[in-house]
Amino acid sequence: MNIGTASELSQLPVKTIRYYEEIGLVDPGRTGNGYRDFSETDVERLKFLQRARSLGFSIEQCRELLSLYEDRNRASADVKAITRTKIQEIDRKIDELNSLKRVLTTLMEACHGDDRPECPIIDDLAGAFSGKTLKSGSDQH
Amino acid sequence: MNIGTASELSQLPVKTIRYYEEIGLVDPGRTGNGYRDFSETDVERLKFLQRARSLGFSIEQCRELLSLYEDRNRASADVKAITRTKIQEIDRKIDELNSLKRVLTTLMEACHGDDRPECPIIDDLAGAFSGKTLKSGSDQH
DNA sequence: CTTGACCTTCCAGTTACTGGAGGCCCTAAC
DNA sequence: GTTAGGGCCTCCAGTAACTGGAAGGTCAAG
Repeated sequence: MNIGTASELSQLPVKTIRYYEEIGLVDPGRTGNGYRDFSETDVERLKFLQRARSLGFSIEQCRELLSLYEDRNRASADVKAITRTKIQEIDRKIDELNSLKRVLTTLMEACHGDDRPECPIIDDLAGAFSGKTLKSGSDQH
Repeated sequence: MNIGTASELSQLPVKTIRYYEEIGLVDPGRTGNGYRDFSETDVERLKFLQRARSLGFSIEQCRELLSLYEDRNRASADVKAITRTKIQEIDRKIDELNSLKRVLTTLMEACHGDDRPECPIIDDLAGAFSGKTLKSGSDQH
């Protein structure tokens, strides 16, 4: 089948599929006119990739998962290890974002948010400890 | 002062500072030998950028915040609006990551994680509904 | 005078695509 | 027969925000 059909079936953009071919994640055949020719198996791979990517696995992790997917004898422990790593990554990111949010929320609550120029958010970005700005900084110390 | 000193004071890598100059976020002078020459004001800008970036603001948001920072007459409401947008972005990302984590955790809990080849994680990636793999897919339907 | 640290520019690579130009192929309608 | 339209092809460039490295100039110490 043509790339357009594969795209619909796998829910991956045409461009992305071509990119995946370029980096060796799929290897469709070619027909006489040079068009890519996707088999059912190719489409399965693409669907697998679509799902794995949407679950936040990186391309390299997908490559690894794909080879495990195709290894009839692989241990489920291997897959579980990659997944565990991924969950830890996610946890780390969530923690980071939460602490970011805490800081920003605190700043926002302290900010009156009106027409006045005083702003605790800017003050914090500028160094927090003093109210100096770029323009008044040099004459204040 | 030289870029190395500015780097230490601002806690930004030398490469990053050069990059920030390239994209117009700082504009240090030059000394006779062609070396960049950072003023106190330049370093304040760099510190501001360091802090804002570490709080997750994008370069473009930093540019905006920086101009607000230097506008003595800007309303704190403007800064608050950018911050609010940022917090919303963060919330969205946290939600995404949490739902990702839920899926992966469920899959991991269902996975026995031993030497056997059966693996619910792979099965899910492959389409969940059937236990077929790329290699057995075609002979199973 | 040489060593080594520090500075310079420029080019390439990272991640995972996305957009566009220029051009071939195929089908269907006139 | 030919023309219009889509779909397909490749190649190049750009995204965000740096990071690494090569090749080479500058400066202070020993």
